[in-house]
Amino acid sequence: MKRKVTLKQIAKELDVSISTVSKSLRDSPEISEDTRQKVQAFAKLYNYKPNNIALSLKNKKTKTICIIIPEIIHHFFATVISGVEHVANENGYNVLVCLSDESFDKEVINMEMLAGGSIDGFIMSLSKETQQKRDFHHITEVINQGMPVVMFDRVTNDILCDKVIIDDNLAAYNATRFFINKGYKKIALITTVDYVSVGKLRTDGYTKAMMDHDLKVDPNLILKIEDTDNFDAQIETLLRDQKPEAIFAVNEIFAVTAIKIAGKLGLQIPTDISIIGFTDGIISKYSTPSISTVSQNGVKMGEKAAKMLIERLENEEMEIEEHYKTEVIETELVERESTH
Amino acid sequence: MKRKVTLKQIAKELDVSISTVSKSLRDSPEISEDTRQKVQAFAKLYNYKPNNIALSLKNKKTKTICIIIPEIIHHFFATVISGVEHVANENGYNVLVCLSDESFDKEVINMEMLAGGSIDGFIMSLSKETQQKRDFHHITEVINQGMPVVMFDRVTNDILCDKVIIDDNLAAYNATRFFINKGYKKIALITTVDYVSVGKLRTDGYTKAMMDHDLKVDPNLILKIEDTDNFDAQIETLLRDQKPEAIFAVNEIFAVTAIKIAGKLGLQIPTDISIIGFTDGIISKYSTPSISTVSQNGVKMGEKAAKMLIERLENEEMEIEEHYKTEVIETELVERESTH
DNA sequence: ATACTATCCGAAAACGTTTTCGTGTTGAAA
DNA sequence: TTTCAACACGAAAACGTTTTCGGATAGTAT
Repeated sequence: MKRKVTLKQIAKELDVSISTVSKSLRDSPEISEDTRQKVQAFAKLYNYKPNNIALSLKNKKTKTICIIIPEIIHHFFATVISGVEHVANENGYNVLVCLSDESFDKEVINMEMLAGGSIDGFIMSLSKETQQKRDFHHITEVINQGMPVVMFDRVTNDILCDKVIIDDNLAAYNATRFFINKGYKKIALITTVDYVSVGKLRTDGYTKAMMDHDLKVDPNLILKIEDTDNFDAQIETLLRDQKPEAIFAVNEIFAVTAIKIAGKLGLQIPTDISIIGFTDGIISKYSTPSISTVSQNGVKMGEKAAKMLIERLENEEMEIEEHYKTEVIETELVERESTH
Repeated sequence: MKRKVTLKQIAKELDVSISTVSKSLRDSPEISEDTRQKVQAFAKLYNYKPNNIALSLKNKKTKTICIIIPEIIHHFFATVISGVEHVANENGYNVLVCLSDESFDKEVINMEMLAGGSIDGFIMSLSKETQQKRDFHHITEVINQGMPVVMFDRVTNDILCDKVIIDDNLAAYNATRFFINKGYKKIALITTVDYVSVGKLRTDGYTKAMMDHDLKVDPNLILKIEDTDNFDAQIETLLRDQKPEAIFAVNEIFAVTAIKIAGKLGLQIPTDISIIGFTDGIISKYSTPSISTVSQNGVKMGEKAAKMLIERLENEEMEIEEHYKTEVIETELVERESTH
């Protein structure tokens, strides 16, 4: 087992200075053909690789970006990581993944830890708890230190920085209007509590679509789910008591659960009831029946976020501090078997 | 925007030496109560945080581990990351995620890049291409440099290192026997090509179970899928021509696709045909009907792998080089609606 | 012989820490 | 008054690089 070899060791072996070794390896014209060959051969033999940490320290750049997400097991977030990773790799960056587990504290700890020079910038989506507390001091602090941050999906207006989002409001509006155009009047909404930013926006879009088409917004048709672990009973009650003609669910899990329960109640899909979900995940695609859904291209979001971050990193000081952009990724209603 | 403050700057402001500042912040008894307070107050005011890179260089430890996986959008791998992340965080480590995209080259590039001091150790699952080529030089090289590697799930006997696996063979054996005990004779297998190690092992388990119970292994009932993007037609042919009573699929996607096609052919599940999948993912759970499956606890695998790696890192040289362990994570047959 | 230029190489600083060792000051003991 | 210990702090090395600058040698032109 040969330990890692350094410039110093090579220099000593070959009886030249460290500078000479370094220059030889970088093909500097200062060095004679002779020594250059000698050094390079030796380096190759001992499999020399420059120490990235030393380089980072010298260059004040780590070539590493960090993505902080609430949960990795959500397919959407996994696709975002995938997009980030590809763009990052293409540009010579590595990706550090941190999970907040929807916890404010973990988010803070992660950021403070990494802000200590370990990485060049952040890409993040807020945890539920952070959105609820509306405490963003850890993020402003990082930004004030001159470290760029790009937020995606779950963002906040309280922070000035680059952002990548979809137009949640419009997407929900369009999905709702799709039902309205089919002639449905009793359109139910299964959504999250309001402090989850995207849930709120989607709820607003639904409400606006109903009002714009002179349909009354019936609170009995709107189910706001708090506990994401145990909500089957609530959905069942909604379906049985209200008998909606259509359901718009703000995520995949709600949608697929609604389908299961509809089946249990003996309802035919989409004959008796139509369903549209949100987030084009793997469940919607493979569900039986497959679920029509507002597709939210996670890969594209990740790619865009990474591009924005890297651009800011490479152009550094030259940019004026402000000039923050918010990119909106297009959504699309993917029609499958749960609607007609 | 205040840039990051360093020991040197604090020292200059307070007109003391760098050493004094460093010692004050670490509560060294060498420093008088007076200056200690002064320095600490100043440091707090300017929000001083030690530079992790400098520390890494000094300590020759980065407190970062890297996990290399073929694809992040596979739910199983996402759960593994989740497990790794938790254990790593508990022990003060960060997690770098690299995707090989099932490509040998990307795997090599990632490893060589990171081996240059950026991280302390690897956790990895081999890409398909690497398994096919059986070229592991990049891994041996890293190990020879003294950097610990823990392999999980897709492993190889050609490399000596710590490993975390499930008993794929036994799990497949048990699943097949489950069918046999129900009295089925025509049990089909939907699997991958043989160079994917886990696919091979599961195929072997199926074969052994059949033979042990005096059932003939009919090649017509075994479908080996190469192209994972386009296999619906093959499954349909299998179902229609062979009319199996039960199907064992080596992953979720194969299982759920079989279910869809069975439905299309008018077969009732599990009355006309029973199905068992592999990998306890989100699809199996939410599919209609939900799919019985061999559960492969990704979180547990990730946690175990991280623990093994960190243990090796902390105990370092003191350990003898060999003494590599292979941990087997238990699997379990989760019965759902696709069997009875 | 002198001056100048190329050519080749080494010393040292810098990045931000921690830590060892040395040193100056003070007070008390001899 | 001398000696010694305790105390408080600073200098410098070390981690592994890159890069600037200066210096030595040799060769060429005057």
